[in-house]
Amino acid sequence: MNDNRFEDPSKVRVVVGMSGGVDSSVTALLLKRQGFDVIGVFMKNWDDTDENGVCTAEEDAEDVRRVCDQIGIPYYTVNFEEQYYDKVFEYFLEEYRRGRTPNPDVMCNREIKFGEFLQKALALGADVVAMGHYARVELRDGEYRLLRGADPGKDQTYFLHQLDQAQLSRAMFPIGHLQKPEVRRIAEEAGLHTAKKKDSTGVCFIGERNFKEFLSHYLPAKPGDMVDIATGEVKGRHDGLMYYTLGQRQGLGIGGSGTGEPWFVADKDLERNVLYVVQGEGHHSLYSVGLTATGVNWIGAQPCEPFRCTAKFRYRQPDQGVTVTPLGGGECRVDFDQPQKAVTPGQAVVFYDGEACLGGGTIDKIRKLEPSAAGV
RNA sequence: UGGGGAUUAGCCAAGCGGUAAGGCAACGGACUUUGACUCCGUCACUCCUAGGUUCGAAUCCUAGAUCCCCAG
Repeated sequence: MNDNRFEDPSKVRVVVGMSGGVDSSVTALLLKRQGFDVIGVFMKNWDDTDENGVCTAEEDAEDVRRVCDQIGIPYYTVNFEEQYYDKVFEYFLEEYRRGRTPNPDVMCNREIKFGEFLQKALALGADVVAMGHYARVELRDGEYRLLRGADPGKDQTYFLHQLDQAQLSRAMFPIGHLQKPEVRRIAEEAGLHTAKKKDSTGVCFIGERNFKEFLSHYLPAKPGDMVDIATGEVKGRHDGLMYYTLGQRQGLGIGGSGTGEPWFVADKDLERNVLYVVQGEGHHSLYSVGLTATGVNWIGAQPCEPFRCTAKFRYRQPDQGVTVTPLGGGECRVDFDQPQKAVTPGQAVVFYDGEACLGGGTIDKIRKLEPSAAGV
């Protein structure tokens, strides 16, 4: 690994956040092999006993126990359910109440994994915490840099862009320089119990859910009209604005009319409780040319002048060329080189310079593409 | 209550005597540490109903039902 921060691993106590998956299992394994003083810790942050009485956290905790036994490291369980609810889930719900689409995992990393969890680990005598994220930390000229994971298909810096210097100085991502297949191979060769476990998806700690059904337990649904933004014609009814996100296609239930092309969510009007939809993936109302971000975090030096870089508006999106203009107060303006589809308020905009993640913020306002420039 | 046109899956819609295209929606899966997008797969033993002609009909004929248009 390329982490040159520690001269004598045996004197460094690392707490590994273990989820019960392959990535964190291999993370612990690699650290142990490198001679670090490793402790595995499983976080339980959500009571996930679902409708069927199935609790995957129980199984995950069991997997962590088995892996730690295999590797030969002690393991513990910590519970941040309350903190997770207060700092991540409340934010998550509030964003939906505002008609926006939050990214809970970005908040989870900042507030829980590298917040509560990190503090707890340090309090217990740890020097650093390690996670199974596909990302890299590099110390250069006295400044910590967050670099993309070496596997371009798995890079998770998008979710880590809110971390600051203090957090990065205490963070290790031991599998960040590996490709996913290599991680699996290492796990298999070591005979780790989690070697072939399927990757988990869905909101961190909450897991895969029927999203609509899940949200309905927490937020009141207010049905309303679904209107064609191009013609003003009412095309149907929506079940509640929070159930839809910009650019969404599935679940609209509109079919057969017009050109025969699919329909997408183009906009939301919270005041009038109207969901605007449009037909055809190329319609200009689905595109935007710029945005304003709030809560912007710069991992390195804070820029004062406009500059060019690349950005992502969603996870696993190819980088897009942009011009960033700092506005002060943690805000910035972003202008896109090319119109972008379905950039959504509440989601994160994350900036990159080559391999380095520069930071990012929350998309607050978007500037729509003008109709005259249609046909993209 | 005279004439003309229509009636194919939830919605649009091909088909014009040879044994039901396609699209949208929906559902399932893949992908994915957010929400989405995307991709793949499934989806009418039956063509408004009842008879008839034919080796064979959604396609032709007859009657009925419903809808639309033009005349009243």
